[in-house]
Amino acid sequence: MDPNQPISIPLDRRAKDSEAQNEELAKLAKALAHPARAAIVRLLLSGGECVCGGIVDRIPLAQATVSQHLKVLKEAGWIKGEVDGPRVCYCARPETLTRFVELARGLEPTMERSPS
Amino acid sequence: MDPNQPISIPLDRRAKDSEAQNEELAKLAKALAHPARAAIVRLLLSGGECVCGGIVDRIPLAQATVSQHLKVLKEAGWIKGEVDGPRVCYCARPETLTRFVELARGLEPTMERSPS
DNA sequence: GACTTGTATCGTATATTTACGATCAACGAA
DNA sequence: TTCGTTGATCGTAAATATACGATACAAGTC
Repeated sequence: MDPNQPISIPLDRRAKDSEAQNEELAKLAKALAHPARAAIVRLLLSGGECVCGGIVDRIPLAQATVSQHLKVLKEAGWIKGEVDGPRVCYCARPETLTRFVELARGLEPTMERSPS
Repeated sequence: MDPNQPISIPLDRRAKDSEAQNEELAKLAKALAHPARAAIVRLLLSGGECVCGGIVDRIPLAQATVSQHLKVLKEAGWIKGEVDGPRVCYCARPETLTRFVELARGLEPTMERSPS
């Protein structure tokens, strides 16, 4: 961080920041805005299924549909998937959840936060 | 709470709870999943504009579109609006943000939480 | 009453999302 | 090589979201 920054951030700079955060938050929220995708993120964060087929088995949707949801989550940064021979192993990115919670809490200016 | 409940919650009960939480989280996330709506929630939580017209002035969209976004947020429980003479005064519901953060953190089973 | 102001709703065009069957591509096994 | 298995992608139909002008509607003001 630039030490020559003024202590108080200019108002228009703060507005720009808010806009960027609105977009980042909206993007992450959008990816999570489907029960099946929330279920997938929860499943992967819980350390449960990792292999794509296992996920498909637990979500009552067709394989093509689950694959599409996985793609949405991957593009938004919620999960990553690495090829493991003939299978693909997906796992969640916990730092995305951290960021998401941070952005959500940042909606409210005066909410108490634990020092990071 | 029923004191005769077993200490450990049955697995299928936990699955049902997760499903309900996935749906609740997805619904709140969906309402927030647009930069303009995130901006409106941020604006209202910051104690800024409250009157509908003031919100319209700050969002670079047509009045009809902003009104539609307000409706989405109201239906999801993010905001409420009360008629004040000829105007409508909107305000955020901070408890919804609290719930939202709680649901998001609940995606990860082992994340450290401060005792509520 | 007529008129203005502030907001919601209607109608509509366009874009995006959701879901699924079908198909394709990659890989390992026979 | 020829399978079978796994997962992504294609094509497509239906639903939903987004945006806006036009209009309705409600509450003041004249």
